[in-house]
Amino acid sequence: MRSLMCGEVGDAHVGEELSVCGWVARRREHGEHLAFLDLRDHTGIVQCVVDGAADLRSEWVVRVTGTVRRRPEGTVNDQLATGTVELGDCTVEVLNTAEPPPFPLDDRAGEVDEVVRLRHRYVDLRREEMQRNLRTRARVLGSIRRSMDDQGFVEVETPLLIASTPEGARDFVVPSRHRPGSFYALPQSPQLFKQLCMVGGVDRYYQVARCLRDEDLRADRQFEFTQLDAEMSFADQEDVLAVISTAVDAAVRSVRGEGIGEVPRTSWREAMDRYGSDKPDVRFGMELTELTDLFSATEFKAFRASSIKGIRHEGAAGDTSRSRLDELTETAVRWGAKGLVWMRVESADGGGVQLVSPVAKFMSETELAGVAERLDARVGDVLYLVADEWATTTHVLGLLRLELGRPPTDEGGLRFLWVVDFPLFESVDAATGRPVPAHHPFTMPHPDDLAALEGPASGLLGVRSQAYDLVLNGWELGSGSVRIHRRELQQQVLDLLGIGVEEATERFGFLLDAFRYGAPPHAGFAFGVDRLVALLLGEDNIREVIAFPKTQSGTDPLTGAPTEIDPTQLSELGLRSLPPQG
RNA sequence: GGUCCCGUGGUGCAGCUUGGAGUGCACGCCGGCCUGUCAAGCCGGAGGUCGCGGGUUCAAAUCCCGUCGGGACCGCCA
Repeated sequence: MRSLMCGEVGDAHVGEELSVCGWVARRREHGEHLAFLDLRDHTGIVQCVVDGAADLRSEWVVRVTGTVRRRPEGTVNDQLATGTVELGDCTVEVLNTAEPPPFPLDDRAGEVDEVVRLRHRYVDLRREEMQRNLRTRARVLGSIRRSMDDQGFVEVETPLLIASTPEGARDFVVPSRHRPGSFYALPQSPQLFKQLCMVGGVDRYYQVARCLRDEDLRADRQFEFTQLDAEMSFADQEDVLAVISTAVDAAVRSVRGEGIGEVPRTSWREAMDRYGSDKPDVRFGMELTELTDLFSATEFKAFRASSIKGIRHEGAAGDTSRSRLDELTETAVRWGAKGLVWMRVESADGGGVQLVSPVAKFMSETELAGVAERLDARVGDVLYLVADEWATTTHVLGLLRLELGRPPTDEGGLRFLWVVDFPLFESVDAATGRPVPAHHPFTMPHPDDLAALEGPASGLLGVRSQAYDLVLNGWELGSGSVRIHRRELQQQVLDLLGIGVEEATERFGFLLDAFRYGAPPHAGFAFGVDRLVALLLGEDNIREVIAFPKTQSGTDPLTGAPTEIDPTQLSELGLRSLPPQG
């Protein structure tokens, strides 16, 4: 039907008669004698010259046959890849007519209401940007698969209909027709199955896995997303980090032409201390500065806190109005802080700097001088200080740092970071006194901290795990851990978590059973492909790299999902709808 | 569960603060003219439940309340 793609027509084809197919991107008619037709397919646009009148409209599907010729002097279009040539003496065959598109398909489409784009996604996908995104995604997936294959991993598919395990995210659930009242869950990840693969001697497993979590959506979160999921036997943390680095390097290389180099590492504790986040965006500074010791004997009651830190917003005083500062203070309180101390840095009478703040009068000269020195305060800066418990101080200042300083998604390059030595337990449940796992209950504790597991509960929060995250520009790309493979240690951790034998048996007894039959030491990882592709493309929203995504409220404007289902379908499943709760 | 922002012909916006006739701009669409354009140009035209409901008012796109849809974020996401 066609001899060449639109974007491929070039000087090499001058003189050849050929046919191209595509959509009418634009037409410029000059009366009954001449018309220019821009024909588009996914490779690009080529100009076709039609002598005589032709009734052609936007987005009609046509086949054009003509002779490639150089454009007359002065009419070359250097904005167009095919701009030195055109297809002349064209005959046009209309393969299909089309209604006018519901929104412009050129680069103005970026400003169109996203719901309109999603409702007509089949048209939206025709756009150059969406074609680029889809094809880049495919290239990334291909290079990841090749890399994993090359590293001796075998792709194994695991079930989509699995048993629900109550911990972790909320499950999507599928009712069973054969056993009314019983449900399958859709996997949040293939976690347990890949560990079973290790017991099964697969040695090195991977899967490009769809994962489903029924949690609230965000710019970087959809209900369903794609992960590279991997697990390897007889391997430790270093082995996993090397394998994943290699796969990510291959993916980045396939898009950017250059790899990721050596990925720097930081401990979880250091990440929290310096950036107030376990997924720090290290494209910019504004690090959290430790100030606690400066206020050890302070008269300022609000600063008698266990953790005081500050950040410096360089040169921001001129752009930061009082109302903006009040707004930031309110925001900080909403984030959990008791308050936010701000200080403008002005020049002092006798030279040097002076910190101007409503609370400056409660602080001693020494304290103010200490703050200015620690934060390297310069005239024109604004300083922000939070005093609270360590977790709150770091959390609030970490969010404030992002709010004030974070560069746009497509700036600052790709800054990968391994965050290692996560704590084994995230907190202690106030009601039960039990520790809450930070990762999942199969995570191997750090070998140096095993003794603390036996010690008093107060020491548990200090226990590190062999869990690690890969972070890119402040997005958590993925995480993994060395797994516990011995029953005794697993039992010990489950005991600490307050998961009794009975409950453990009920929830994941099959895994514990499997571990009786010769589980090798193993470790694994998973990272989000949607997020990686989005960041590689400079998109700040993963919907842009998903062909048919859902809105923030979980609906699909194209298909109308989710929809009600037929009552007979319900009864077949043994289900009945409750009236909406009011 | 919460905070904030948005909703006006097919698309993008202005109008809203300070209520006075569906007013305006750009694109698109339809028709006409036009033989080298390229987001073609020129002329003419059509196209509206100002998201929806209620309230205030002589009068509501505009003010108030509610609601729906969308977005960003906090919580949540082992």
